[in-house]
Amino acid sequence: MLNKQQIRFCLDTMGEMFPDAHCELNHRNPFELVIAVSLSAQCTDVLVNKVTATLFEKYKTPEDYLAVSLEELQNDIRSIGLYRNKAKNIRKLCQMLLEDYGGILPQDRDELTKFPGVGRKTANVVVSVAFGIPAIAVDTHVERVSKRLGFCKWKDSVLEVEKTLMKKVPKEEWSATHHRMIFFGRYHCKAQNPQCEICPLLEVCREGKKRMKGKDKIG
DNA sequence: CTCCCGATAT
DNA sequence: ATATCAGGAG
Repeated sequence: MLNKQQIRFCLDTMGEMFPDAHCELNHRNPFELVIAVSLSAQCTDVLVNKVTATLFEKYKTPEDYLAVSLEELQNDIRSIGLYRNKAKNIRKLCQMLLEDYGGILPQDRDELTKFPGVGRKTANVVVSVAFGIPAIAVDTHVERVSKRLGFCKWKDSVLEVEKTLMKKVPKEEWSATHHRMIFFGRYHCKAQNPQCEICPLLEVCREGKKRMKGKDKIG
């Protein structure tokens, strides 16, 4: 497990590697963001943006999503995958938004998780990106990076990873940290082919050093 | 834990 | 062919 100063070094370095880390899901308002993030489950941002480019022209309000059949909405998001659950969730979300929230998306993490298809991670993204509330959304990249570097234990749950990060990182840096770790995981510390050979964090990375040792025999 | 699921990279 | 992708619900 890395100490607080080692974690600080890692996060600062990630910031230098990806100074423009940001939310890569295209959206124009909080409503579009919560739709985009719920669509992004087990799917790449690139593909979500490809779909929402046309989706957000066709559907601009909660009423618009409720005006078509479930099959039509399924068809409009089919290429995303998991489209049956996602279409059903979006309809229910729109219905709840109109009936229980006056069409206004609540700016509270725990309130947002009451919507179907919106779990803790999605809610954290929405409050952080749309409303500027400090939060650390732990997605597949943040979890992988945290565990490889040794920010937390290998067996920690995503909630435990989030708690650890919140404890080790100042609150005003939560959102920036979250995006830095996503970019670091997505473009450098990748799931399949991590760039350990050119990684500036190799000296503190337990998993990276382990991987490098295994390659000594080859080359 | 399993299921949902198409697109893309490896 | 298989792994992975800004997960969530039952």
